[in-house]
This record gives sequence, structure tokens and C-alpha cells, in this order.
Amino acid sequence: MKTLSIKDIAALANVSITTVSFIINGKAKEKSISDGVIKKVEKIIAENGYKPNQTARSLRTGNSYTIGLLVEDISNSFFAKVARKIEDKAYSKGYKIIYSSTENNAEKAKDLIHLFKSRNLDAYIISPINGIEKEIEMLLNDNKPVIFFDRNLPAIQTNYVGVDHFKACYDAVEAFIKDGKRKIALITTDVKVDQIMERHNGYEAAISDGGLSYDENLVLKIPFKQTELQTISSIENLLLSREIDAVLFSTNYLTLSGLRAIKNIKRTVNSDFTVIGYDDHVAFELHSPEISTVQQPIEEIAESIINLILKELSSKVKPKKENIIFPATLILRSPN
Amino acid sequence: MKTLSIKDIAALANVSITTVSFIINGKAKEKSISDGVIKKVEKIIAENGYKPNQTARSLRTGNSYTIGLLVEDISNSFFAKVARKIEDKAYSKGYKIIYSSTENNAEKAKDLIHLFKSRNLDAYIISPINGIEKEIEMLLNDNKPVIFFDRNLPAIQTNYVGVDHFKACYDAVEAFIKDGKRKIALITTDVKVDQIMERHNGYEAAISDGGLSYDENLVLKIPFKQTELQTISSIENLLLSREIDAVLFSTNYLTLSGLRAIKNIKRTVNSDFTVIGYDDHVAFELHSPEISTVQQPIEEIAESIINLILKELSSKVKPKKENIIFPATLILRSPN
DNA sequence: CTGAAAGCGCTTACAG
DNA sequence: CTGAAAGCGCTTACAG
Repeated sequence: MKTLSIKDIAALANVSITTVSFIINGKAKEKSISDGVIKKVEKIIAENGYKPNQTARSLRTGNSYTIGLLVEDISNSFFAKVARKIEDKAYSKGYKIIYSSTENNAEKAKDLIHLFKSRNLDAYIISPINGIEKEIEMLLNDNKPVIFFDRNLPAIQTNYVGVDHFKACYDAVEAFIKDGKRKIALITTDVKVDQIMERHNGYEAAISDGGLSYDENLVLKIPFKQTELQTISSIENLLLSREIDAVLFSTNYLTLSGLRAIKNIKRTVNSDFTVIGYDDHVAFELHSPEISTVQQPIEEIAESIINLILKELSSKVKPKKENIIFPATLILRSPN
Repeated sequence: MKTLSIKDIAALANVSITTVSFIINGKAKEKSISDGVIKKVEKIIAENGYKPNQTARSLRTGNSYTIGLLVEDISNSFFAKVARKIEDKAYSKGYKIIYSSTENNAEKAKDLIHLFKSRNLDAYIISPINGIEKEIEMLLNDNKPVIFFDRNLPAIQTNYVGVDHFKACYDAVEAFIKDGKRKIALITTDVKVDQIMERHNGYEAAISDGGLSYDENLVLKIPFKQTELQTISSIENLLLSREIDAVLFSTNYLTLSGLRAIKNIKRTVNSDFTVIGYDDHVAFELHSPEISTVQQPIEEIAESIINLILKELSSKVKPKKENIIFPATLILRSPN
């Protein structure tokens, strides 16, 4: 049984493909197709389970009803959760999601953007990295909505949905200080994007506002490319070599590595050092003791992203680019 | 700057689009295009960063270099990890992944399959549910490779990549019994697919082979549709209402709910009951005490899936459908 | 109220 | 060694 085309439906209904097309696309009234013809064609479409070929439609109209999602690593729990929420919201509007993981590799990301572009995607949701500015400009020149999230590229004028990381880290460190901590370490990545630096700045500001002095020996910057075992061992070294009473992690996966490190060196969270993680994770709540964390509002982030896309896609005039910053929530779980 | 088409390249190079097409598709030699022309055209393509429009190519050839991935929930850590591995392996062969979450809802799954079909996908990777048999047959009639994983629909003759769940659960229960446990509970879902029932059967067989008697009051079947809070509370009820010294969970997310339940009722893993989970999860290794688990070989599963797809796509004759079953690995982490 | 025809950007059988 | 032309399945401006 061959897949039916619009031609087959037109033949079955004894009308032209133009008429069928108008009916499929809800333009029957506007094009004043008679009710009888509409009924007849709709019946035939339903009986045969005809679905218009989206590839042909896409070639003709330039739209694909597909959104590209480019993140660091789709299996990272933060991105996986965002991906799911975005999928749900996009699905309800008739859009599908095609994804790829950049691994923070600019070459791979550029390649992916070209691949995406050659598929007529309607919009792009990207957690960007430095070095892909030209490719982003290309998409913007094409008038495709581009929404950055998680991270921003300030050189690029496009929409950004993010979280106030400065304040998130400031609040976390402030909580440590209120709790009497004095030797507060920051474990972060060496990725050079504003959103990572903001976390560092928030840490530094809170340290200084709290009357402590900034000690760069307490800040560990983990190279993105290294294996988890290397990361764990760097963290172990830091924790063993310095006097430390509190640790703030700046990402989800670093927190997990940190908890392993603490376990490996047979220390205990809270009795040896207080810990605050980043991005909530089931493992934090199940941990004994429970791990406090800075939580990003995933649902709201996904919602804003999709709304921005739909707004751009539906508006004739180019809407102004928007910057939407949500506050993170500090969840303190382990009262000392 | 408009996106260039094959026509523009042909004009720039002063050749026909046929020639450009042959060169793009690596058929230059076979079609005996002269070396000079090849060089010239390739130079122009490189200089202008021309990329063939995949939508047009897809319409013409019927291939899209896109694979559909249909799972229960892409944010579930097991599926997210599989999705990432599949992405990596597909990417290296030039394929992209479009995903959707079925939520174990047959209506949604059917709808998604129709949507996918209308996009000319080249292959389908599906964690199936009952009720979508007709749609799968439709894809198979189209001669599209369909790979089931995680679960199978035995009524359908297609490829399946899975794990020996019977043995996995049998081994887990056997380990409990060797450890002196006598009141062994099974917490599973009510989803009616063979792979879930196999887990139940493995449990039952090991109970009986171990000289214990099967007690249906120790088996809790959680409805898929209920909220996590309801699940946790059902598990709490079971654990409080019966004498139980060991618990086997049959899925990843149920294990997580179970650990929360145990925590809520202030019991402790190992001192109150031994626990074995399903599908490894970072939270298990970080838990105190560490949680033993049945581990599915994610890397191998992803690899097999992609290999099956590539094999079918590249072979002229219809290859025989394959059933690939991997053993699960029982990881015992908390010696009593 | 409805249809014939052009065209989206490719690939490929056919011709020379 | 290379090109003109048909056609994949749609949408839409134009004509009647």
C-alpha cells in the first residue's frame, strides 16, 4: 500500500489538488470552497488517513515545524529536563524537536548549525559557546528566531532566557557566612562564558561583603574536557590540601563529582564541610544528609523559550530581542 | 545575503546543475567529470560555504538522514543516556535524531508516528507500548527499519535490542536469598508489556527456586499514570504494613521513589531492608549506603541499535529481523 | 466557486 | 565528458 499524496486525494474526490490543498490548510472558507466539496474531501482524507508530506510542504513554504535544540550534553539532567519541557510545549503547538550535543566544542557546534540550517528549521534553542558567533549571525540574517538559554553570548543581539547566577552564588555564599563558615571554596569550570564568570563574581562579591578575603587557592576551575575521574581527583586534592569548611559548586555535574570526592576521602557533608550544589538533582535530596542547592526554574525557562519562539514566528515585524532573567531559588536542606 | 542553491553554484562555475550535483554526491569519477571541472566546482563550493538543501534532497530521494526516537520520557535518566549515545553514533554517520516522549500513551504514540512518517524519516527507534501495532506495521510496509528497544511487542516481527530481564531479576532475588533474606518484595509497574512481566516472572521463579513461597501481597504494581507522591506513599504503605527484609525495584524511577519512601518512613537501607534498584543512576552510588542495582549496558544497546539501522539501510535485500539480548549486570554495592 | 501552472532545490535517467 | 528535462509533493498567485 503506497502512501497517498495530495494528487491521489484529488483524484478520489474528483477535484483539483488546489482545492484539496486549500481544505487541508483551513483556507477553504476564505477561498470560498463550497460546503459540499469540503465535506466530501474531508471524508476522503479521513477514510484514507492521508497526511500531507511535511518535506514537500517544508520545501515549498520554507517552514519545517521543527525546532533545533543545541545543548552541551543532552544526557545531563538539567538539559534533559529542559528538553522534555520544551518538547511538551512545542508538541502542543505542532512543532517537533531535533537535538544535538555540542560537548562545548565550537567546531562541532558550527557543523551542527550548518546541518540544521540545511534542514529549514524554523527556530533554534541554543546553549551557546564562544566561537560560533558567525554561524549565529547567519541564522539571524535568515530571520530565524534564535533563543539562547543557560548561557549568553553578549556580542550577539538575540533573545536570552537565563538565571541571575551572580545573585544565586552571592546568596549561597552569604548563607554559608551566616552559618559561620569562613573558608569557603568554589568549584567551577573553566568555560569562558559570562554565565560561568558571573557565578564566580557572585562568589567573590559575597566573600568580600561578608568581611572575608578572597583567596584564589580556594577556587578550583575544572577543565571541561577532562574525565570525571580526573575531576574527582582534583576536587579531592583541593579538599585535602586546604582548610575548608564550605564548598559551593557552580554546575550540576560538578556537584555530583564533588559528592563522590567527599565520599572517596571519607569526609562527611555537614560535619566536615557544608555543601551547596547547582541545579537540583534527585541525588541531592536522596543524599544523607540532603544537599542544599541553587535551583533554576526549569518549567519557567522552557515556557519562556517557547513563548519567545512562537511570538517571533507569528509576528510580521521583527520583534525586539528580549532578555529574560529568572531568579534562582536557594534551597537549604541541611540545617546544621 | 541569500542562501545559495545548486543553481547559483552552477552559474558561478559555468556548468550545469547536473554536474554540480554529481560532484556534491561523490559521483564525479563514476560520471567521468573532468578533474579540472571537479576542482573548480569544489573550490566555489568551499569559498561560498554552500550546503545542499536537505529538505529538497529528502523530497527527491525519500531519505532524510533523520532517525526518529520514541521513548516513554526523554528526561528519564536511562532514556536520556541512551539518547546521547545514539546521537553520538548517528552523528558520526551523518544522521540526526528527532525525539518525542510517548508518556506510555498509545494515542500520543500513534500521533507521533504519523507525524514522523510525514517527514520521511529513515528509521525508527522505539520503546513501544501496546496499541500501536497498526502504526508499526505501516512503517514496516514502507520498508523503514524499526528497532524496538527496552521493550518489545511480540506480535510484531521487527528488530529488538533488549536485556534479559528475567535473569536480571532472578539473579537479584537469588542474591537476596543467599544473603539470608526471606521476605522479599517486588515493586514494579502495571504496564502490560513482556519486558515488565519478565521481571516479575524472574522474581517469582527465584522465589520458588529458593524454597520460598510466592506471596502476592509482597508485589506492588504501581500505575504508570500516578504522580510520584502517590507512588511514594504506596511504597511507604507496603513497607509499613508487611514484614519485609528486601526490596527489588523493576525500574529506575521506581527505585528513586522507593528510596524517598524509605527515607520518609525513617527506615534505613541495609539495616531495615536490603535494596536492589534497576538501571544504574548516579544517585545510587552516592547514596549512603550505596545502592546495589541491575545495570543495563547502555553503550552496547545504543551501538547495536545504530548498527542494525545502518545494516538495514545499506542492504538491498531485506535483512532478517534480529533479536539481540544483552545480559544485565548485577552490581552489588552494599555488602551486609 | 474552482483549476492549471509555476516553482521550492534537489537527483537522475536519458541523450549527445 | 556534460547538460536539458522530468519529477519528488506540496502551495499559491493568477485566471476564469
